[in-house]
Amino acid sequence: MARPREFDTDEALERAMEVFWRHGYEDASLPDLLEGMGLTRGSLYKAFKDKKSLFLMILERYETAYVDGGVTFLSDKSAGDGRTRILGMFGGLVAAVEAGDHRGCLLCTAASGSAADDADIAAAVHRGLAKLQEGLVVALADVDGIAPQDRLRLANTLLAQYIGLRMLARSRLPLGILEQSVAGVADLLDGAAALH
Amino acid sequence: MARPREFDTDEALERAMEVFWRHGYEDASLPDLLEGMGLTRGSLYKAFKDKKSLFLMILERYETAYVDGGVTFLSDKSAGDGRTRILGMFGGLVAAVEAGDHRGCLLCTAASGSAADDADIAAAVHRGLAKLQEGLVVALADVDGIAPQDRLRLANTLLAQYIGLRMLARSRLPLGILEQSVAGVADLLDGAAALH
DNA sequence: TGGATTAGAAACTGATTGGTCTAAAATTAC
DNA sequence: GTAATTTTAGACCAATCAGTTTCTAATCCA
Repeated sequence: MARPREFDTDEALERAMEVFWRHGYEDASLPDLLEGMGLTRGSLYKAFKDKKSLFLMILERYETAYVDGGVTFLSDKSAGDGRTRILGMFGGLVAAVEAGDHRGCLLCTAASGSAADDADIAAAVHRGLAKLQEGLVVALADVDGIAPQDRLRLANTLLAQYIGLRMLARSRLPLGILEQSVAGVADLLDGAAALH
Repeated sequence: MARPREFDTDEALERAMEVFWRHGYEDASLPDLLEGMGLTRGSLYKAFKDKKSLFLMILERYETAYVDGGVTFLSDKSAGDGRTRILGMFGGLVAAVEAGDHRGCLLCTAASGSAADDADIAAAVHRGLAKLQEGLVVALADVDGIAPQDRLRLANTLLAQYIGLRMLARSRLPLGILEQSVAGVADLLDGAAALH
């Protein structure tokens, strides 16, 4: 029939995710992607249609690999109580930065750029962040002293905190915020529990 | 001697700020700026050197008008105690969004884009956010029940919260976070106070 | 009025953008 | 071997980017 594809689609997507993660949607140029993925223009357009379609695939991939992974961790009772899990999530975020990872959050970066003006991209980003929000609610249900009606509000506060921190991680601004962020989140959780 | 400038420099800068505020640094094209400022290429380059120099002036202007204004409010004892002032700041942010202002924070947007890779821009952004951080510390000094050694950590948490919320304001994602954010910040402050 | 200087409009540069297309070589199934 | 399809590489496209230059017309001071 035909000559088979020489490159592995899955691996190409993985590499494309890395490029988009580092540069964001608009700042990732075609040459950036081609070099990162190790293929030529023709191959990319045949296999993935165009840049936006590729990015939507990447968003889906990121969601599956990282968002769902995070939500699973937040919901995993064997990883400790809700407080431990939430602090673990923020701790992991800080650890990544301290290990030199300044990519931040692919979803947050997409949400902050003009890519968010695109309805399809915005929908995908929204889906991912809503998942995270729900994961936080689940974890909060497993924190002592948090009233059920307070969970959503607290989850929202934590999600805003998460977004702010991941933007700071990307910016490399030496504000010393990330270093203290886990303690700050602990303040929030313990304080909310202490209020009742 | 010579023909005088027809446009008002200050007004042109004000309009340029509006353009950069809405689009961010890289996404504000020269045509965008020229149209928004109401002048031609030649005039812009003669009066403001180039795009980056113009943006640096705008950052300074934003800092003076908005950051310093915010810090003044946070420090103003006649505006109530520290808790009231901090909640007022976050409340103002939510009110702006509900009034249709989705520009977010010029500094935060600059920090999140690739403009942050430029050392001069990064320095200006850092200066502004550090001011805000310090303003929060001052306000926290005027909140009952907050220990002095906890102020910086709390200020950092609040600043991350601020950044996250302003990015969300820009994204227009219907996550329902902004609406509850003032209550979330109150949780944080009251909880921290309740812990001692 | 005349020389100096500026504004304004538009043409233009060179680089880069995302995207298309062609052509030759390679690999497969039949 | 032939037909089908994919690979590579590169030329090519129109649009856009920031930035420069050129020319004319306006305005100022002396």
